Amino acid sequence: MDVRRTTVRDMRRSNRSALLTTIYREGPLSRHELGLRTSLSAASVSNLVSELIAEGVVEEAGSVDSEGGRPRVLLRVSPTFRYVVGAEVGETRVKVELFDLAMNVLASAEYPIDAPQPAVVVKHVLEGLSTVIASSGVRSDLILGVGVGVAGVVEGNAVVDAQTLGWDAVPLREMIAEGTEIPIQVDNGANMLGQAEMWFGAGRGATDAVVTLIGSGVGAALVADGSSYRGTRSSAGEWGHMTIAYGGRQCRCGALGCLEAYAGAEAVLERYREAGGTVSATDEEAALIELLDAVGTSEVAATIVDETVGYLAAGVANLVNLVNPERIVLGGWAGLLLGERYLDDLRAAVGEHALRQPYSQVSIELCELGRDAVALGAATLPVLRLLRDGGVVPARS
Amino acid sequence: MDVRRTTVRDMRRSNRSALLTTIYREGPLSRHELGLRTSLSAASVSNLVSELIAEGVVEEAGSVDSEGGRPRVLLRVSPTFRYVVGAEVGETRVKVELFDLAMNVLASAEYPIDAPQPAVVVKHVLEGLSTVIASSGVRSDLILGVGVGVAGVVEGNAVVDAQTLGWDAVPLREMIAEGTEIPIQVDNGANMLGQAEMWFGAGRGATDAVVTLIGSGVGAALVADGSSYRGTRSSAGEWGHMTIAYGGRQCRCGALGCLEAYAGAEAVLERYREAGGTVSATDEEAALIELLDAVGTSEVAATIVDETVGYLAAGVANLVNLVNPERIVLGGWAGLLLGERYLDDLRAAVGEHALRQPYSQVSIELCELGRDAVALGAATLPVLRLLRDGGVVPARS
DNA sequence: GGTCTTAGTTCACGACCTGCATGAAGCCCG
DNA sequence: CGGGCTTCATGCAGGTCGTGAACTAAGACC
Repeated sequence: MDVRRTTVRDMRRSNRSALLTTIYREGPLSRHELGLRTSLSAASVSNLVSELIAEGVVEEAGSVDSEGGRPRVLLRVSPTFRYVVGAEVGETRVKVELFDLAMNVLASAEYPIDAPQPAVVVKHVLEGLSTVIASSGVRSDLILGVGVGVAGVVEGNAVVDAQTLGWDAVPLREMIAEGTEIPIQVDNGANMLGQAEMWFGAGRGATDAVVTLIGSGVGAALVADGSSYRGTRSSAGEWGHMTIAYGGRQCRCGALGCLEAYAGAEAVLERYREAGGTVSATDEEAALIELLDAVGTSEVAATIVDETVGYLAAGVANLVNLVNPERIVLGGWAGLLLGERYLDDLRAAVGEHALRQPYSQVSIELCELGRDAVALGAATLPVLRLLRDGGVVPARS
Repeated sequence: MDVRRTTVRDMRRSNRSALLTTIYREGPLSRHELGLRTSLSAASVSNLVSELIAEGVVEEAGSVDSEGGRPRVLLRVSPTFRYVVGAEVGETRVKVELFDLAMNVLASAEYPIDAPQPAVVVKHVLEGLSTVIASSGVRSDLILGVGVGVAGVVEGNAVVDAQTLGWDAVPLREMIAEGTEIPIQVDNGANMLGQAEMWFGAGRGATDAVVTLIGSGVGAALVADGSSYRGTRSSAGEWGHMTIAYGGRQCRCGALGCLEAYAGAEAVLERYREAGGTVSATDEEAALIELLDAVGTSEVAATIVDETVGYLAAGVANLVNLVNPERIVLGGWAGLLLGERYLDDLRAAVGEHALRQPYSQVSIELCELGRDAVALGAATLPVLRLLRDGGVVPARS
C-alpha cells in the first residue's frame, strides 16, 4: 500500500496537507469555506491556518463581504514563500525556468544542443540554474527544488531509456545533484506536460483524464483519480506504439501498425510523400503546416489529412473505451496544429470507433499551454511535494 | 479526493483496517510481524488486536516457535465471524453461492434462464439467497452482504447498460434490496472475475495488473495500485472494442476492426467458417474446442488459430504499452482454452508488438480459477467493505 | 445604539498512539 | 532443575490531536 498513517502527528500533517492543497488548488478561500471543503471543524481550520500563516506558507489576501455578517478573510498560498525551478531536457534544447509558487515565470534560460550527451545536458541544467537564480535575484536557499522533464522513460529519478536522446541507464538525478544543494526530481517529459495541462490548462478540474502528446512521435500521460498513473515501473502511457492497424505500416519501434506510424508528424509527412505529395520546408513543423495548408488545393493532401484524423480517432477511441476518462486533451505541437483545424471532425470520428456509453462521458479538448509547458509541468514536482508535506520544508543540510 | 481522515477516531478505524487487511491478506501472522508490516507500535497492535479478538473478528490460530524465546501466537480472521454471498448474473444463468470469510463455499444454488428479464433475475437471486441460507444453516443476520456480478456496465449499483442481457437503466440493487434485509452491492461481472483472480488466482501479489476476459466477447478488468480501476463513470476496461485493425472486420458494436471482432470466440468461429472450415457442435464452447482440436489436421484451422493468437497478442501488447502492468492474466473460457494450448506462442507474439521496456516487466499468465469465479469475486465485495471498515459491522435496522 | 447575522477563536475534553517498564513463556546450560 | 537469556506481549504515563460549545469580532439593518 502507500504511506501508512499511524500516529496522531501524521494526522496533523495529513490535515495540513489537505488544507494547503485546497488553498493552492481552489484559489483564495476563506477559513469557513475551507472547513466545508476539507470537512475539518472550524476550530481545526483556524488552528492549522494560523500555524501556516505564522510559518509564512499562507497569507491573507483581502476579504469578501458576506451577506450581512462579518466579512470573510481570503487565504492564499504566499507566492513568494518559496520558489521552484523547472527544466526541460529535449532533443534539441535544455530550457530552465524559475517560478514563484503562483507559477509566474521569473527568469528563463535556454541552451540549444545538437548531440544530447548526458554530461552536456547536466552542465546546461546547472548553468541554467545559476543563471535563473542570478537574473531573478531569488535567494537560492528559498528554492524548493528543481523538477526536470526528460524525453524518455524515467524510473525512480534515473533515465532508463530515452530512444530520441540515445540514452540508456543515465542516473540523471545523481549527476545533477552533484552540482547543487537544491533537491532534484527527474520525471518523464510527456508526463510533465500532462501535469501542466492538468493543473493550468485544458485538464483543470478533471480527475480522470488522458493528455495526449502528438509531435514527431506520439505519447500520452494518464491521470487516474487525480494523480498521474505511472504503471508498475513508470513507463505507462506509451500510447504511440499501440497497434491500431494490424499488420500495417512499419513503425520506427520495429513493430507493424503502431498509431505513431500513422499519426505521428514524421509518419504523416512520410505518408504524404509516398502518396505523391511534396513539401518544400525541411523543418518538420513547417512541413506539416505546409501540408495542412495544401488541403484546400491538393487532393492528395486532403486525403492524407482525412486519413490521419481517422487513425488518430481510432487511437483516441481506444483510450476512451479502455480507461473511460472524463477528458482527453489533444496536445503536442502536431496535435495542436491538427486540433486547431479538425477538432470537430476528430470528435465525430472518435464517436464512430468508441462505445456509446464512454464516448458520451468524455470531452475531447485542445491543449491550452502550447508546446513549451514541459518546464512548467516539471516545476510542479517540487510544488506537489510541498503540498503533500503540508507546507513543511525539509531542512537542507 | 477520497474519504478524508480528520479526527483521531478515524485514525483508529484506519489502523484497525490496515491491521485487519494485513491479517486477512497475508495469512496467519503474529502480533510482532503485524507491527512490522503495518509500522504500528507493538503496543498499538496489541491494543487493537485484543479489541478485534473480543469482538470475534480475529482469533488465535496456534503458535510458532521462535528462536529460543516465547513462541509467537498466530492470528487470523475468524472464518466463521460472518458470511458473505456472491451472485453471478449471466446471459444463461443466475448462480448464488454462500461463503465463510475464508471463502470456502458452504452452499450453492443455480438457476438457468433463457430470457433474462430483470424481474426474473431478481426473483432468482432472492430465491437463491434463501436457498443457500437454508441449506448452509447460517443465521441470516450473520451474512455481511450479497455481492452481485452482472454482465454489463454498472454505475453506482445500477445496471446502466448490458447489451448481452438487453438491459438498460435497471436499478438492480434497489430491486433486490426490496426483498431482503441483507445489504446488496452490484458490480460488473468482468471486474468481479478480475477481483477473484487478483485475490485468489493468478493475480495474487500484483498491484498493477490487467485480467482479461475472453469468452464469446472480450473484456478486461484493470487493477491499478492494488485496487480496481473503474474510470470516471465505471465503464473502464472495455478492451474488446479497442480498434486493432483499422477499417477491418465489422464488430457487433458497429465499429470496424475491434479486437473482439477477431479474438472473441464468436468471431473466431465466424472467421473459421468464412475460411471454409466447419464445426459440428452448436454450442460455442464445444465448437471452439473442435476448432482447436482440428489444428493438427486442418490447414484452415491452423491458420485461423495462428491469426487469432496474433490478433490477441496485439491487443495484449496494447495493454502492456499503455498501462505498463506487472501482470496480465488471460481469463475467460475462450482465453483459457487458447492459453492452455498457445500461451508461449502468445507471449512471444506480444513481444513483437510491445515495447522492449514494458514487455520485459510484465508476466503473462493463465487464469487459475476457471470461468465460474464470478460469484466468488462478487462475494469479495462485502469482505472488502468489512476490511475497509476495520471489522466494524454496521448495525442492521 | 441595539439587534441580527456571519466569521473566526479559545479552551476543556475525550480519544489516540508511542516509549518504556514490566510480565509471560519457552530454551539453554550448568 | 533452576537461573539467565531471548523473544513476545501488555500496562501505564505522557504528549498530541480534532471537536464541540461558548465566546469574541465585525459588519448590516432598523
